Amino acid sequence: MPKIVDHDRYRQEILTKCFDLFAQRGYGSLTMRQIAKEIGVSTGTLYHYFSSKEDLFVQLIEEITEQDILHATDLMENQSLDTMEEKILALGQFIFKNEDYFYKQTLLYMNFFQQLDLEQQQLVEAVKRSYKRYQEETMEFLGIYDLAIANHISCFIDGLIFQRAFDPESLDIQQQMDLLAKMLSAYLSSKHSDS
Amino acid sequence: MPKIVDHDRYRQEILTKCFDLFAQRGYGSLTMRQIAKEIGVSTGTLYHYFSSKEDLFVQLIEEITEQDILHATDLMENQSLDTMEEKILALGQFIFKNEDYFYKQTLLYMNFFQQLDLEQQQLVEAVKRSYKRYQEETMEFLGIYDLAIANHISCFIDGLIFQRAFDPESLDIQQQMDLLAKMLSAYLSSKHSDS
Amino acid sequence: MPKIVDHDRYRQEILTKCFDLFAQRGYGSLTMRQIAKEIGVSTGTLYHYFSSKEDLFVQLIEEITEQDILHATDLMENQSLDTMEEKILALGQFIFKNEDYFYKQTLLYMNFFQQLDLEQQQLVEAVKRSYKRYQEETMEFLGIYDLAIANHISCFIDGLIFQRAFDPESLDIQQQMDLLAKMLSAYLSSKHSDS
Amino acid sequence: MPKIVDHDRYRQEILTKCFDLFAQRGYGSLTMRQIAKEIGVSTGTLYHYFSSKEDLFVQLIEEITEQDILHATDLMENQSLDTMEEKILALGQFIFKNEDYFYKQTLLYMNFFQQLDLEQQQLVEAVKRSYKRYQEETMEFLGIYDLAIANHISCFIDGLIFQRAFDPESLDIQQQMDLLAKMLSAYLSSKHSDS
DNA sequence: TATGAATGAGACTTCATTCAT
DNA sequence: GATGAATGAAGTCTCATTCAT
Repeated sequence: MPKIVDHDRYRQEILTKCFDLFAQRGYGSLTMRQIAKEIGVSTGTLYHYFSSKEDLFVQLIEEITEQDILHATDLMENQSLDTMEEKILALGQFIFKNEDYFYKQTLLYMNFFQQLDLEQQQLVEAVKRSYKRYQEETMEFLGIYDLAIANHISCFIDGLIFQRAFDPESLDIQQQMDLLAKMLSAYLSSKHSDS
Repeated sequence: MPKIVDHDRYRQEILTKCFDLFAQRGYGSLTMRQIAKEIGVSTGTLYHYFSSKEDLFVQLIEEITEQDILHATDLMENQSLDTMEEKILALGQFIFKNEDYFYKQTLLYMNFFQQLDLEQQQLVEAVKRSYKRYQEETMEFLGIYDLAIANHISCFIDGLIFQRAFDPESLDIQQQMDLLAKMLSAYLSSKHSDS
Repeated sequence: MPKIVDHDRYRQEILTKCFDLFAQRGYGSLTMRQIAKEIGVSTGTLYHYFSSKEDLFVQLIEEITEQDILHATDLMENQSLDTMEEKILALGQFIFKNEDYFYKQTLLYMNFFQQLDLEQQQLVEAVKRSYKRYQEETMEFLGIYDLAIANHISCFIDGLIFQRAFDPESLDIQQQMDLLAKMLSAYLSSKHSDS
Repeated sequence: MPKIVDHDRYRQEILTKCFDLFAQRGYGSLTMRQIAKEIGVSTGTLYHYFSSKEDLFVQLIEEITEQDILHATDLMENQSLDTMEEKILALGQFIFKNEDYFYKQTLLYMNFFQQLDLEQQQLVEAVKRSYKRYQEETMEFLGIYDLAIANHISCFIDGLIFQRAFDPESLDIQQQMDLLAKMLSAYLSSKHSDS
């Protein structure tokens, strides 16, 4: 009888452990030996589960992309919030809580787009779809259906996460979300009074 | 004085040519041979001007950081614009024109922050200062002196640039800047009428 | 007695299946995994029957060497042929029929002699004995007892098999054996008339 | 100014030094590190001159093939021999002198034909042409133009070389060539008296 | 017995870097 | 200054082999 191992489960475990490593060092600078050492397996084992370093990275991106869709649906739904301002603040809190994850994810995605040779057009599409889906979920949560405004908010949130690279302490996410809420409210009500 | 001028000029030329390469492949994945080949010199020459790959990269970051300060001052000043909305649109156009450069710069900075081993604390500070300076210039140009709002706008702009990675065509920079202008106006006037 | 029979039978079965593989890829280029896959067992099973790759190879050589002696006796005896020429033609047909086997055997032997590290002096002797035995059987079959002529014929036959590597179609074995028969006859009768 | 090196000359030197190594250990069992160590260079240098282990091997085969054509023409011509028997004995001496080279070459060629993956169809053709050329030269030297007989002699010579693997001492090349000469003479004169 | 997951030494190959020219 | 041949450490990946099941 063979050694009993839940192949797929272990594969995912390895991927989970790789997430931080790739985010911290970057695809090109992270070596398979480093990965093996950090997650406590042999390089042979790594290659038992993944056919190459690229494959490992691509599967990691796939995993993230898939999980993100769950994230978006799960984490925002079970809240009873009335006004849009409250909702935006809640969104801010969500981002704040997952700031580290979002930042690392951002790094991984940039790495992914940087590697031209990967030529994973299919996965590129999946990532984009995931991004779009995220945006939609956010908009639905906020009750905003104007595409330009949706894009605006997305951009802002991406920028928020991205700034962590430069100076994690210089920015108060909560305050910024509060500001966004007020700007949006002012804009929407001004727009309303136009008509 | 020795003929440092030529040496230094050539050094800068090499750095300029490296900019795209590092942005496209990433620090870890780009090799000295690739650089040499693309630039059209020998690896020996590369090492004549830079003591190591890391040094080359660090000098590139320094160069960018320094030039950025010039960019910010140069490109936005010589315009006579009255309203804040006009100014924001002008800013949008500036970003739009330099979109590719900003995107690559963003990639380089992310790469830089990813490489822990570099331990270039001094340069990290310089980069941060440059970023702050950029922000200040922008705010002065727009005539906005509220730090929270300044940060808000910065975030949004970073997000704008960053989104290019995911889908260059999905976003209309001009439209987004127009929206920002309106939101800001609405917010500021609403705030004003409060008092 | 324990059930050694089955174990041994299976061992031989594996060896038989390995024959082609080693001949086609060569000792150094053939991997245990490839063997396992082609044979349809696990690598574990391979190691259950053979202590190492070298052991497997050595046992294969042993097997071949042993079987060859049988071959030689079996296949040539049950024929009632009168003249030497007829016999040589029959020998030609025998070679022709087993051409593929002989060629692969040749490859394996060369591989075996190439691997100095094996240090299987005992087996080397066995192989040589087998070769000698082969030669003797052939000579007896042909009714030739002059050692130089025996060697001559052996050489020629080896060359015949060996040439398959270069160009399987360029050589007509039957024709060549016919020629050998005639040359031998002419030589022997001329020698006879000398005395 | 670059380090002055005759690239092609050095490449050939390396190939020459590799000849024995590949013959002794076989393609699959010989490692690049072993090669580097034995010929006294670094692995890096090896890869400076050859793009891969396969490339190195293939170039070695090419080299041998090319040189062989020279061998054949050079080494047999400058002799004034009258009878065919004398010529055959001279051929025997030539083989005897170069026995070691011929044997190693044989091993290399067998290795080459064993590696299916190499898929060097073009080179396979070159090797075959070289072999044919060899045969032709020999026949011209001997003054024999009957194809069957030519093939016969080639086979015999190949067998002669090949037997070295089994037992270098059991065979007297000179004696064998003497025998061949006599058999041929007897055959040819008997054939002549037929008509 | 039989399996195949796990191992880590070592294979092939590439890299940043040096240095003779 | 400029070159690119040379280096050997280190990268990716494979291998024979082991061992829990």
